[in-house]
Amino acid sequence: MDYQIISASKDCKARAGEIKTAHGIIKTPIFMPVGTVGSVKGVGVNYLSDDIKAQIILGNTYHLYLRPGIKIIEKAGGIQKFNSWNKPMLTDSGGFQVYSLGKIRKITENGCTFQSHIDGSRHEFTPEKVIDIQRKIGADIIMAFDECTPYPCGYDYAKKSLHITLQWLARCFERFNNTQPVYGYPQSLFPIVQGSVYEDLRIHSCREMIKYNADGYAIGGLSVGEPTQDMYHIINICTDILPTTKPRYLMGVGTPENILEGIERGIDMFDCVMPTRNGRNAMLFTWNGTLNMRNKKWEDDFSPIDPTGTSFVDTLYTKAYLRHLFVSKELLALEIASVHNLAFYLDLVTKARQHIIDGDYTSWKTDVLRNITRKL
RNA sequence: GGGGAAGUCGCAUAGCGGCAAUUGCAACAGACUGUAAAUCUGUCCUCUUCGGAGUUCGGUGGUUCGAGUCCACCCUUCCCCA
Repeated sequence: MDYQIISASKDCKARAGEIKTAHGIIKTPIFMPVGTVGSVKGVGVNYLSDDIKAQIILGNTYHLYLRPGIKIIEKAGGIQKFNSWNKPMLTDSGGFQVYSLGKIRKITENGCTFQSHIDGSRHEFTPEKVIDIQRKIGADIIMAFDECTPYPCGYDYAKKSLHITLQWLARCFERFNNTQPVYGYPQSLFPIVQGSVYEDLRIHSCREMIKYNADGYAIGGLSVGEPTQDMYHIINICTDILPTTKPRYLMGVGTPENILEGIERGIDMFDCVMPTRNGRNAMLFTWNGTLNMRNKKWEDDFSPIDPTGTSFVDTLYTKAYLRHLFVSKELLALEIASVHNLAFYLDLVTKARQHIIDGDYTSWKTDVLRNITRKL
């Protein structure tokens, strides 16, 4: 994997770049739609590539391991053969499930045991196993196994958890460096910075991670409920230390506002369930603000869903019709909203990139934020 | 004409002497950040300074400290037999 900076802002840490992977080039900053089980919920790969213009999507190690199971993915010839998305992919390690499945998992010295949320069966994830699985899934970018700490998180726990994450990281790289890709194209392993909201832990975490000279670095454990300003502060601390020559990935973030603020602080890659999940729950993101499509006020509004949107759904369908679909619980509503939101997110980062190149990112961002944070 | 059943907050339901009254749907609003989420939460008779206050269970009377619940009559539906 290769990363090149095309253009860097003079008045902030934003940069426009290109990541070259075996499955294609990713222009950064980028938003990566989340496709947990190998599918971006409600959105076909044709829409993803042609309409939304997604460049890379996510998969999840834990979910794919449970279902369909790694054997099936291996038999298919890797995840991109399996899901017919023959563009770059990234798999998360299951570290987020250590957090989100907190009630049905247990962290051990060796790794983490989970009780399957599907059938209750017990499974153990170790750093080695997570690397082996991600080798077999075959994403271009794979993630280190970490613990995403909750918020609030006491200092002592955050420190202890970071210690475990760092130990796991060493084991991940050990395994990664001693194994080969299964499908003939290279994979990159990204470490994940942890340390909750504590400056010294984050600094320590970054310094330990850069020793591995990874192809890219992720910042995890944010947007889990901490005040937004704390998140921005921690991002700043991390991007001051992480090498500028490598892509930085802010995991699980976020709102359009979070993304623009993240870009300003030197983040290149984002992923978040928000555009798809909130879309399925009738919330639309637009350049003029957010709207709840279930609200009665759209009942007889026959204007386009989003006249400024880039997706075909934006001008093809009206607000009144989309509201009708949501109220009627029609599946098409979920598809339209997901496609629209993802197209907006990709449009957002595409425009951000252009303004970084044009050299007016911060002023553009300030203007944009005034509008997109409104509630319509 | 004879016999039977039933009327509860938009609809459907629960209720069997202590009830502003169950549940579901509908309606209306809100939440959602590396997806256990096409999910979840709240409101849903009226007014409210959110402490409460005022009117309710087809109608009118009655029994009772107290009635959606018991009694009488009336009104209205539905079913069965002619």
